Amino acid sequence: MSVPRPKSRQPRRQRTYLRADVRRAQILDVAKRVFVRRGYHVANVADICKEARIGRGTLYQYFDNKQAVMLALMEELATRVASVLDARPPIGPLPGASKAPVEMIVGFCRKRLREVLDAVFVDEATLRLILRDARGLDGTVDEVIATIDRLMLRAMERDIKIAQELRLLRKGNPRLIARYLLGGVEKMVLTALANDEPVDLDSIVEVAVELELFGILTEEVRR
Amino acid sequence: MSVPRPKSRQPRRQRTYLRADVRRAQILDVAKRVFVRRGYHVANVADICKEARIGRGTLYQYFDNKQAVMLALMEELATRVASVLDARPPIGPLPGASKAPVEMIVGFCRKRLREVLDAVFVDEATLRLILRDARGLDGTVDEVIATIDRLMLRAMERDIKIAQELRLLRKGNPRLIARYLLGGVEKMVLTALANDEPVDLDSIVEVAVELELFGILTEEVRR
Amino acid sequence: MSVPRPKSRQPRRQRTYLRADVRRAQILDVAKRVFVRRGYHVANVADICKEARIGRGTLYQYFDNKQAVMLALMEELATRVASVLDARPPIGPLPGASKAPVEMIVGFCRKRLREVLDAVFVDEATLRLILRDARGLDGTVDEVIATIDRLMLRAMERDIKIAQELRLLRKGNPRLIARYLLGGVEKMVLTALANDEPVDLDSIVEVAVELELFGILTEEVRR
Amino acid sequence: MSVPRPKSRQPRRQRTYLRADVRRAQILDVAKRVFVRRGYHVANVADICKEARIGRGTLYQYFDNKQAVMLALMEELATRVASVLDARPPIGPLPGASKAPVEMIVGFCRKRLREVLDAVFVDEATLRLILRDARGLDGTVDEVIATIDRLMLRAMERDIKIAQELRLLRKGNPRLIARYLLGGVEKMVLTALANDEPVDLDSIVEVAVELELFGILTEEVRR
DNA sequence: AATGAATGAGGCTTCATTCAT
DNA sequence: CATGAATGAAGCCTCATTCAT
Repeated sequence: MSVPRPKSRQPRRQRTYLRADVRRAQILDVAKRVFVRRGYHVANVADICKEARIGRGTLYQYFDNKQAVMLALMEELATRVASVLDARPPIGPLPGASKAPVEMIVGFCRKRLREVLDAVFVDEATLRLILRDARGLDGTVDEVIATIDRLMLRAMERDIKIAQELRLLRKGNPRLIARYLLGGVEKMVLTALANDEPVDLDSIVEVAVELELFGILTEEVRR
Repeated sequence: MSVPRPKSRQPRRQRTYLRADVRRAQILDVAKRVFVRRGYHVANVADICKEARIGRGTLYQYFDNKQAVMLALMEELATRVASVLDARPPIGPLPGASKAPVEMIVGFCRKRLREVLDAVFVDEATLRLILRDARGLDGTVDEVIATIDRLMLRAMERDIKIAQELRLLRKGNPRLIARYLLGGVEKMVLTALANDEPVDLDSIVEVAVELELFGILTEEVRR
Repeated sequence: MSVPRPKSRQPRRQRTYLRADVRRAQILDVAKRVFVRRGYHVANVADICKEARIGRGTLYQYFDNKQAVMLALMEELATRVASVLDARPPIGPLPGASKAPVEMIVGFCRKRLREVLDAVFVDEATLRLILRDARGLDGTVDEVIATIDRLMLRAMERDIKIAQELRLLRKGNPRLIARYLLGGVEKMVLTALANDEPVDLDSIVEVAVELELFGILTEEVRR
Repeated sequence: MSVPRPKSRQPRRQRTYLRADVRRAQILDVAKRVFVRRGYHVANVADICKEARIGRGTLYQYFDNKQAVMLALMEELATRVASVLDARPPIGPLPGASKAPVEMIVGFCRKRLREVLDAVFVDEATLRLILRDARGLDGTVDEVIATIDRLMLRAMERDIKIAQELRLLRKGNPRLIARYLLGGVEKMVLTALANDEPVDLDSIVEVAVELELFGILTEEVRR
């Protein structure tokens, strides 16, 4: 009575075999999207597996648990950010003469900021994750994110400090300046996302550098 | 784990009776702290009730469900923000002469920004909630938060636009400027929180206004 | 689409409310039977709850997890065993004259052994649990069982030692003798259980004491 | 947790090829140790395969399922026990004269008991398995174990009955006596194992026979 | 008005087993 | 012969919510 049918005749989606590292990468990719779409807590492992077209057990062959998936995502990012930031040449002895024209400086800052942002904002998904969803997960994940944040802030802080020594920038707490600058950029991105506007990093960087360097006061007033 | 277990006989706390509106307010107050401490998803109703020293059923006499508690929190805030912002006098015909000294302008901006911030940042708890945890809850809560954000951004945007017309501020997209300014401030607050530094709104506003108005370029370079 | 029916019209067994301690006791009682019938590992929490006519969550209001249920069962037993053993008067200065007739000694031993056994063998369920199923669960449970075993063995060992000093019993390692005696009894019980024979503690004790005291050699041979 | 995860790239152990019967024997050997160490239910197939240094599929080429492995283990044992017991000569017409000296009888019993025990207690692993872990697995395994138990008990019962007819042993239910004797021995072994004492079958048999034959009452009391 | 015992849907995770290579 | 990636049923446990007192 009520013997479980030994072979369910449902189409039972065909297994696919992938090399371990490929599968792992695929899962991470899917997980990122799912976490972004639904938020870490609301998304469930089943969602990820369904979208990755794998069984639930498969995910657990590659990650210890749900949190570990998120952690891997964040660590992957942290690694990339760190390496990108490390790769940047130090600001050094000024690109041109000591009397560089303003445009040159602006251009330089723009490039510099863009490099930092590119490291983190690989794609919209990562971005949302970092800026919103990944917060408040217990322990380790939080720390990795904090690490990424610190990496970026430190890189910017260092740049600012050097530029101050070179008398390019005014005096002021470089740490706070870095926070302010990064925050401004992030908010522009986030709001754009929230409003379903396109996220155009180029113009965002443009605005940020312009605002940051010159302020918004009119020339006549400041005199 | 955090659900109270009848195993260890607790002395069965004495009932307390409160007037309906007082009880409701008390629950909201506790809920805010709990949500902040643990994050909306991780915090559970039991936590709130335990900390509020009420039975689980009591909470449900005042709120339909967990989400409704958060929603009430956000709506309370939205209302306050809206009223504070409405109460501010329009920038109008300039407080002083058309040729106001720079200090005056700086002071005015500072006051103006501070008013906006005070509306939202009533306390650290609310602040964390708004800036981090309340994101990504399905539907209604998200909208309320988005509303608050929009309220602030619009208020700032309006100010900026007027100041531009008064030739106090340079040209530039006032919407982006508002986002940038608010983002900068928020990031300074958030980072301070994350680093367990004290959050001193006064000096944060100070830095923000200074940076925003004048930029960070040295005078000699910009010429 | 596919909205979950808000009120399932299945008979939805009527809730019953019990006082916390009563419910806890009831759950333990049911759990004991279920563990016995199916074995700890094979039995699942759902089984217990179904038989106790409670929801699955209810069990977890009284116990941290499945293992804790078993642990409680064992600790309850350990407590009872300890108190029963403690309550027994020490063997003391012999019940009768130094020249007690053999029957008296036999009777005394029988009573003494019976007391020990009664402490543990409250019912067939407990018995099976202790002798067979409760072994090999990680950690704590094992220890409690080992404790019970040790309690009994020590009680018997003490008795034997005293009786040896009183010259009632021959010399010999009292520890080993205790183990041997207890093991013999347990095996008789277990085999009876396994063969679906009735477990008659009276006659089992009878046989055990008789065998243990006199051995099985015929009188003529031993001379 | 104990399932091998492809996360940490292991060097992918070199395949080894074995003849079918050798591989089968090796798996059984490993399985026995693993079952003993962790208990049948807690041990998992992955454990066995890892320790046997084979892939998971390999095990299933030799056994239908996990239970079949345990079953094979038990059947192997049952076969050996049966053959050993069959090989023993019947007690027959007394080894010596009808008036055999006590020492002779003792020695004979000792040898006889030892033979039975040796059949089962091939090694500590088998022993633990038989006495503790193998109980309560559904169906077939239980039966095999019960069979082994019955084999031993019957062999001892037969011996006892014959010895009674030869007037070597006193009257008494030979079935119960066999159970008691075997139980005593088993308990001594088990307790030793539980206490991490060495299991010295020789002295255990010594004690058992001595106790069983002569009892523990002093000579003067029994008169 | 207040309570807290009771509930069960739903989430996470394990692991015996299958199967393409 | 051997492998190990893939699978999903099944188990444990949590927690928002209900409801009799």
